[in-house]
Amino acid sequence: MVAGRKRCFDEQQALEAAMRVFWQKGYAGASLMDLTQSMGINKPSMYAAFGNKEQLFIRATENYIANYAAVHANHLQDDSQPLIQRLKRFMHSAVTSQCGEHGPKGCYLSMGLSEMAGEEIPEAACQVLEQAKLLTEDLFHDTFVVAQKRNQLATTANARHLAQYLATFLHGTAAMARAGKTLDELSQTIKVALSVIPAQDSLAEEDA
Amino acid sequence: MVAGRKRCFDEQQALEAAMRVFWQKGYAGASLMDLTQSMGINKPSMYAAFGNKEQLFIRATENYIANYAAVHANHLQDDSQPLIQRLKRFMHSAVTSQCGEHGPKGCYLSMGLSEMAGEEIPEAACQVLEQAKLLTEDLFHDTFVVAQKRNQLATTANARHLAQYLATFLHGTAAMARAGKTLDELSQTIKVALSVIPAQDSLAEEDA
DNA sequence: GCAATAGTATACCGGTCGGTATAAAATGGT
DNA sequence: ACCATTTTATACCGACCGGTATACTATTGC
Repeated sequence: MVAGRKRCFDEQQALEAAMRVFWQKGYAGASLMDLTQSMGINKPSMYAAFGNKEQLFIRATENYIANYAAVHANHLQDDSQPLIQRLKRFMHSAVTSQCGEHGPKGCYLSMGLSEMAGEEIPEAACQVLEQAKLLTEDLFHDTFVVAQKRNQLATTANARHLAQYLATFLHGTAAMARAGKTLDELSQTIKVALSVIPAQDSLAEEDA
Repeated sequence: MVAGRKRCFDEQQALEAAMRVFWQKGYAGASLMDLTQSMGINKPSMYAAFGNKEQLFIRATENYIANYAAVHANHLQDDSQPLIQRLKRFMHSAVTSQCGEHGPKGCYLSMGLSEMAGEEIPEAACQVLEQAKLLTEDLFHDTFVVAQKRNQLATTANARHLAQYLATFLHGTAAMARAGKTLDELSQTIKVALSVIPAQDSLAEEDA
């Protein structure tokens, strides 16, 4: 082992703290003082561990996607459940998170994409956001395409349009949650939103 | 008329310019340099005319509500049209605006409310945003309540839930428009979103 | 013990922030 | 003509921004 003083903080723990600050205040709104204070370290330690604010943001964003956004997808891919049930659970899981169950209110990525449009985020940080932009919509799309193959969704339905619609609605719940709407209120809107899905029992297996 | 040098700029015109800067960059993201440059005046002129950044923001927000947000409501209140047609026109009008037809992409109020949650906006400015928060939802609600009385909407429908749902969806289209989705794409999602409305012809007039 | 290395804490850098003091320029009243 | 008044333009204020140089502390290899 090489010589040197031992680190007094846990990098992953500090990253989580930074992520929460970005989540609540956005990239530009999160100052180095906000960040380092929440992370429990000083500026030089942050710069040594993460490089600079932009790279810290990139790491925080990747951490959000991997440890906060991605978990909702499991509900969609649980093949033992009918389509409508999977959608319900996914939406409820996502909106519960948006309402501040495990972090600040709203959606980290929705915030970041909005800030990106205002050109308040440097180039490299935009790339990771740009990359995440279509994740949810594509996830919906794949789910619907597969569901149609398995006769769980009417073949007359347009998988792309339904996916765009649900992804759009999910940005809406994020905005509403951030603005203070409760989980109960948003659950009602989810119920309405999902009533457009022409789901059907899978009467025939895929040996047609 | 009192003595003094004449003003070299039009106050309303300057306010419009400031509004567009706030619209694109948000309250905190809009610097005095951004604002005064777009307004075509120097800082002292801005301070003399509007007070300070916060009061300029309040005026800009009121201007947005009066001259940009409110116009869409006309479509909802055109009683010569069936409910579903009014909703279609309202949504299309709002989303067209969100896509940047007459200003920056996205919704000024949606941005402001998000920034408010991050506590990046001073108190007095929050009030005007807080006040605007429920405008759209209440407008939907009133429309649905009246429509039910006139047999244009199924009495089994829940006016409050439908209103919350559409208001939420509209925040979603704002986020999507800001992130770059085109009007064509969002028009498809509107079509899906409005398919949940149990509209019906008014078979009987209200002399039941 | 001592040099080498790595992490921490403080103080500082130039730049930009919101806001303002000051003075020049332009108008009206008399 | 001259003063009072209002707007304009410039330069400046303290505070905070992201980022860093420097000095100090702790740890390892020898």
